[in-house]
Amino acid sequence: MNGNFKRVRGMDDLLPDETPLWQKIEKVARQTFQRYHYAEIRTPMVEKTDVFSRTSGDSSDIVTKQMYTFTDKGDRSITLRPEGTAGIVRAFVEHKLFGPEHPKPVQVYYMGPMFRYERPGATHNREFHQIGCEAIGAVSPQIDAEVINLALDVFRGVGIANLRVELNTLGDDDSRKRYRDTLVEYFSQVQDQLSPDSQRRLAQNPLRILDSKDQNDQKLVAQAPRLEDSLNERSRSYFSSLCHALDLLGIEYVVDDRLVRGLDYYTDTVFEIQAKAAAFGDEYTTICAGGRYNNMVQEFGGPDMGGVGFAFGEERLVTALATDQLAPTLDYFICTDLKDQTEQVQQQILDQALTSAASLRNDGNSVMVNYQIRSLKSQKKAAQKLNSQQVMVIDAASLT
RNA sequence: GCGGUAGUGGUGAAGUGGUUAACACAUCGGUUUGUGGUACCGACACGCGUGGGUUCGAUUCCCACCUACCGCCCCA
Repeated sequence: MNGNFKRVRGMDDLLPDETPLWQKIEKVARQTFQRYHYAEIRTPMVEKTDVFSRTSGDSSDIVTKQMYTFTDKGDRSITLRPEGTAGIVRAFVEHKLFGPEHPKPVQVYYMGPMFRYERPGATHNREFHQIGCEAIGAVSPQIDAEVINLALDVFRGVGIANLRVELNTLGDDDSRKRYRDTLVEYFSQVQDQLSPDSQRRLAQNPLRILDSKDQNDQKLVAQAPRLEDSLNERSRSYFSSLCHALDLLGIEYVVDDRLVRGLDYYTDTVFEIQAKAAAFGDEYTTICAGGRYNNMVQEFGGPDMGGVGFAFGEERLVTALATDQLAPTLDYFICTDLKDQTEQVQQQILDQALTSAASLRNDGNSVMVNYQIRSLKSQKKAAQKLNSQQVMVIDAASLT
């Protein structure tokens, strides 16, 4: 292949031997969502750029450098969706699903491609696939707990073991603002000791200094004021109710007060679900992230309603599960013995195979026929490779 | 976006500044064999990521670009 037609960078082809696993994951997800009474929603893969830049935060990495943005022929700024929530909340408001005739919360799920312009790698692609859900229109710690449980049910359903829930609260607007201020105050004092990256974060998104990987930063972080101390009474009690609800469900979790997400829209609850798998080097790796967003509906012009949701990356789940392949079954392989036959007889044999296969398929069998001119030996070899249950041979003597 | 490593057939890979680019697997053909199993024989890169440059001559040296992987950034 001369390279000019190669797929664009960061976009993957899913070949036929991988799709069965994807389909399995999607099937389990749909069934699980149904048990929690979530209905599928399908929103466009593109939105006006503002939909994402407003909600994700102007200084977030997604907005500053990862968006696939272009101008269409009508001179509008359009962006390929980098995540699912913003578009769904936009649709929620646009179609007035906040109206009283819709029972709250409105519960929806989605699956499909997302796009972020990043350096591609084993765990990062520019086009990737997420499955997620949102419960919009009600605020309650029990709902948050249920959503976490829902995610866990999906992962358990597809057979992922070694799951870990990491949990934190960002508090409400009031608490978050207070914490941000104290954090800026603290880090400003030691600014010259911070890594260059964190100095940049201090101006843009001080919360993210907390999960810096820089050794020295970590020492400073250890001394930093705790988020917990900035929480007001309401935020504190919301979080403890959530923890209690998770306890009731028997869900184990670890509270990580350094867990802050990259998107600005989260309020109160944020969580990650991690899985440990051989494919991840036997380390816990985040496969799912989510949280509560109580301001976004209003930001789109809707009423004061909160939402909560999560999304997980299908690619990562596939990676975690990629141990055994699910080969589709084949009931019949029909060989055609064409050797030393005249052209005319060959055609008769192939026709016979064609109709025999049609008949077997009508009875519900999965059937494959050899229409190529090649030796019986290699045909039988192929039949074995396809793991065919039955092998038939049609030759000149089979003709009726 | 930054730093590093790499790029030879369907696959895994050896290799050299200069006649036919090893070997293996897979594939195809054939012989063997009462199995779709075994053994053996044969075929299979006009090309060594792309484009330039150096050279009498480059897959092998140099440059750029592309792509993959690792680390950073960030994240699903």
